[in-house]
Amino acid sequence: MSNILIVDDELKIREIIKKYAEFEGHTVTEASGGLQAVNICREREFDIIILDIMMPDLDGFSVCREIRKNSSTPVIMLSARGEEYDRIHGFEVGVDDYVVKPFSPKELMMRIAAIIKRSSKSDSDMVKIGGLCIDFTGRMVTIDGKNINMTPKEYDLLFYLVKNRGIALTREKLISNVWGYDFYGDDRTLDTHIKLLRKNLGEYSSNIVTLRGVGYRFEASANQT
Amino acid sequence: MSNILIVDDELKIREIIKKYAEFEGHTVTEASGGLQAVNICREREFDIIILDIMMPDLDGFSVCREIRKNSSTPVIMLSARGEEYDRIHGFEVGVDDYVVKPFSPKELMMRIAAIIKRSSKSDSDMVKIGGLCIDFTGRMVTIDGKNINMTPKEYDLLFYLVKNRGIALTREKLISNVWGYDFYGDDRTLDTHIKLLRKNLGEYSSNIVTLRGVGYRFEASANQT
DNA sequence: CCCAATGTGAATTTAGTGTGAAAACTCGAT
DNA sequence: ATCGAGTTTTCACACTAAATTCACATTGGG
Repeated sequence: MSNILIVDDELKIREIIKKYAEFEGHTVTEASGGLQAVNICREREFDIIILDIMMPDLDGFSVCREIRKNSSTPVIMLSARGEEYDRIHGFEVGVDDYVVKPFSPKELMMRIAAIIKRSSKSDSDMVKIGGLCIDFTGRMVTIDGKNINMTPKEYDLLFYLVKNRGIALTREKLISNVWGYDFYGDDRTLDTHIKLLRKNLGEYSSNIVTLRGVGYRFEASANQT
Repeated sequence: MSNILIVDDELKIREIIKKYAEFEGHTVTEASGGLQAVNICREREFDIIILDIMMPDLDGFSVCREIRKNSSTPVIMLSARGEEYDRIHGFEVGVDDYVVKPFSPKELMMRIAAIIKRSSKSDSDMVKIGGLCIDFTGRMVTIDGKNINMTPKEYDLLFYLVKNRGIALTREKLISNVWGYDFYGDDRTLDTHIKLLRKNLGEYSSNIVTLRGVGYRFEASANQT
């Protein structure tokens, strides 16, 4: 269902959360410390991050602040009882929710479900792949909330690729659907636009997979380079 | 953005809400008890009131009932876990929403935003984007309170753009909706009116985004130049 | 290693939009 | 009727972003 990152120095806590989360159908990645968490987040996107406050190397707030620099992934903080005051620090780093330890795993799962539900907007026609978001009604593309400037052809090409994500598309099919069946032009035109599109997609450029001798396929899932 | 009254006997809860709310741009007033809240409400109006149920002097329901005697300000109740029964009670006194403690600050903020949006929508037919305000009933446009003189066509065009803000509008769609389906005129007519409209919108001119090869889109959010 | 397929940068061409000025139209006041 | 201020439309042209081409580099499979 969702990709969850659990960050806690206590193995037992991680195991409990992992067990429950996997039971709910989520995919879990673990980090035993703050620094490790920051490094993992630089490499890949998660749908939700569960973050302990008290950790020996780097505390939860610092981790959250670091993550927020290039991602808006929801964060749930785990605080030990009595650390009430810490809640106040959360606002400036953009914490989404708190759960006080010792917590009920079921409650945590419910909060995860609530956050996932609210972050997946269903009011307009759009596709999200990690931090990449294609809004069809607005003809708009954003990466981690930042607007990406797309030329008409780039957008049309991306649109067709994404609409048929996970499916192998021949060059002929792409050309006739994006340019029109009557397009007669250079062979390199498609490559060039794929190139431009990849450049624009930045970290998501590798989601456009080249199928040698065939064409291209848009990878449906977020990439974990 | 809005004036919020927070009523809770716990200082920490008030502090958390205040921090988050001020971060969102709201102005916050605090009351540490029910009686104080009632007194403050007699003196001034708020856009929204966040009200704890359990308070030593006067409980949330009584406060709400008292406030409702001469105001229809939206109220969000904070209830402790397990106080399910109170929900039913709440509807009788005119509560707008509930948040169960311990709550997610972000969720509370979203509910505040939802209520503000809802109440501002119903009482007057207007759209605000930053300092730009389009009053449909009055057919009036203001920027930072200053009246903007609009020619009929300019207004009609802006009206259609704003009504469909966030949506990519083709030139054809714009033409047929603003001029009429049977308009047969120069290609440059639309551009010219977009030009005039942009000139009139001043700092908000960039909210009309050109979608090359397609048309235009009105950006829903305020721009930060 | 070879070769066909794909990637790339730069140059060129094309197409779409912005703009100013002038013409044409509207409509109320004289 | 006529005027005239304000408004709308047209048009020629400027501008520039975008599409395409092409020569050459790179890659990956047999």
